[in-house]
Amino acid sequence: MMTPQVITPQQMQQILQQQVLTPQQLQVLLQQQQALMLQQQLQEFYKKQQEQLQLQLLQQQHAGKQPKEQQQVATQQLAFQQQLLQMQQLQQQHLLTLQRQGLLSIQPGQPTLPLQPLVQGMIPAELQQLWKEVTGSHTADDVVCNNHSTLDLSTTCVSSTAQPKASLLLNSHASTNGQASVLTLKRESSSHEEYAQNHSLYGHGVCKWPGCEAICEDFPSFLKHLNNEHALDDRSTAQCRVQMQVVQQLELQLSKDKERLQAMMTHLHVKSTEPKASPQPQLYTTCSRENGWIYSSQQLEEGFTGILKGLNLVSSATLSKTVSEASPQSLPHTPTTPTAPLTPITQGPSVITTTSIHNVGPIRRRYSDKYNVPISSDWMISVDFLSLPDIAQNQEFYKNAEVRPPFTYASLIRQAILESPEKQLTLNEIYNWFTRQFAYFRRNAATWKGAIRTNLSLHKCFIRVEEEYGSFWTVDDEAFKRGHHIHRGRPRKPCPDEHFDQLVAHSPSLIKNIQTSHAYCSPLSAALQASMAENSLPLYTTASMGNPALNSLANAMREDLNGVMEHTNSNGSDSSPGRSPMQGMHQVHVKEEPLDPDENEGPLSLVTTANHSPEFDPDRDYEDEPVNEDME
DNA sequence: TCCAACCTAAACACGA
DNA sequence: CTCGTGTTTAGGTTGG
Repeated sequence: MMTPQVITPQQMQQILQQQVLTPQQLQVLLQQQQALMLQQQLQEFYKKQQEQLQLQLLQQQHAGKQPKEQQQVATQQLAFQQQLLQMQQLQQQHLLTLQRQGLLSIQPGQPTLPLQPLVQGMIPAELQQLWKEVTGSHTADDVVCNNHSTLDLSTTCVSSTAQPKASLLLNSHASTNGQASVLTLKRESSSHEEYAQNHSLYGHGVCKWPGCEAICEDFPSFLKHLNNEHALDDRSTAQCRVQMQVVQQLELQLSKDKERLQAMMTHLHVKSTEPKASPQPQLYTTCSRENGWIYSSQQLEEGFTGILKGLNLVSSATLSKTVSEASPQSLPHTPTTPTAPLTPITQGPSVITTTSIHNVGPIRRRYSDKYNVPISSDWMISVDFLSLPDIAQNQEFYKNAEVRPPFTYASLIRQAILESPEKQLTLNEIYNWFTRQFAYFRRNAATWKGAIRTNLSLHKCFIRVEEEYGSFWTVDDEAFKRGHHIHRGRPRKPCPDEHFDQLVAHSPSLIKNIQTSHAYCSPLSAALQASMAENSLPLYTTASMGNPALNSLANAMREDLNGVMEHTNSNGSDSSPGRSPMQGMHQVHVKEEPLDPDENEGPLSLVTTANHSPEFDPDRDYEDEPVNEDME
């Protein structure tokens, strides 16, 4: 499962340029991004606040204050802890909300959400023991956190010698409500070293106490500075109070943004279920290739807003608000690849605004196979961006909007076939499905119909089955999932040594002819049957047609035979009109496309058969046709 | 740059 | 002859 990441403006541009997302995906992406940004803000401030608290508490404890002062410290600490608790609860509530909305996928043990409360849920006795350990004879290696961007001990700070403590901390996961546990004073003071290396109040030789920025050469001098300048006094206390107010403001902001997010989502979902008007035609300018590319000058002008408007996703006002207010402060750069190091949030803000997307360049609308998102429910599950309600919305959208669906013809044909009750469709029914499901396919019929026919022929996953009253098409879903084209890339012109390749190139139709002729109840050649029997392979019979399971079985059979099969259909019973010129051969090698290595193992099987009625194409030059060496 | 995947167009064959 | 169906090839774009 993919973990949502804040994407960079460049990535957003890329997504938009490629048109890889459906409108619903874009909606969800927007929501997700906003949610993630809020989460990161909260995380950052939570972390800072927590570290400051820890530092102060340590100072105070080491300073050896008078009892009266200790009481004061305790009071302040309690206030801080309550604040922390509130933040944690807020954070957890936020995360729960995100999870519930499907915007976040949290896997246990995955260090993607370094927001776990540090010591929450520990009982005082545990903490005292931990404190003893930490303040006792420990080494710096004990609890040094290796992760420099987070204090998430539960996931990143488990060193070999600190296992007991680490497990102790991990146990705190059980209590996530934060209600039952009462933080003790010692909770925050787990270790000096824990934050010595990556202290939030110290970085790049500068004290980061709010408003300080004093230069400290090293960490000891920083600590000295901290003890001298930021000891527990009125000023520090006041600064802490200010910081608390900052946190409170953030909470307020978070709460407001959460409400706003909820309202946005509610609004968008409600809107998306409303009848969609067709996109305004003037938003689209079809350029050089009418069916392939759609450029929109207005899209270029309006950038992001224009694109989504063009997609009829949201109203201009809503979108502008969404984009410009998604993150008033910043949209941090964060790598989307899990392997990439986490970029500090303190980098310069990169705000995605409508202005920053103006320079996206030409926007070309075209599918991208990588993001080829199926439109049916059974396919959609694996797509992270989408939730189930989006599926129907997608279909509704394309039914009414004359927008080219971002799906390949093969995907659509497969979809059409699988949606049919019998899992089989005639060509005309496939046409009708296209026009029914997609407004885009209600014009330029010659083009897309031709494309459909080409795809049916070219993709080995589509199996043509002939019946008495015509033929229909089925889909071998396993073959579809394995790969598409029979001809991978442009077929090569045969060279003298490429007889075999040429046979390969002809194999698809031959394979299909074998199946279709058999389905047509013409007697399968005895030789082929014998060969199948020898290989203990099931026959691919008419009964299997239209049955996906049997189709898969049959496909497996074909692949087990692996390539060299005989063209059994030279007696004219094959009513397939577009016959391969190979049918004129007495015996031919039929080899499947060189498949994946795992599919290409084993000896090649050669099936021979009698050729009853060779039909020779006089217009065809067979000079270069391969000669089967097994031919008599 | 190469190549796979995909799209489009067109030529061609065949049968109704 | 036309049309629908099906196959094959050529050439283009895109993205890894």
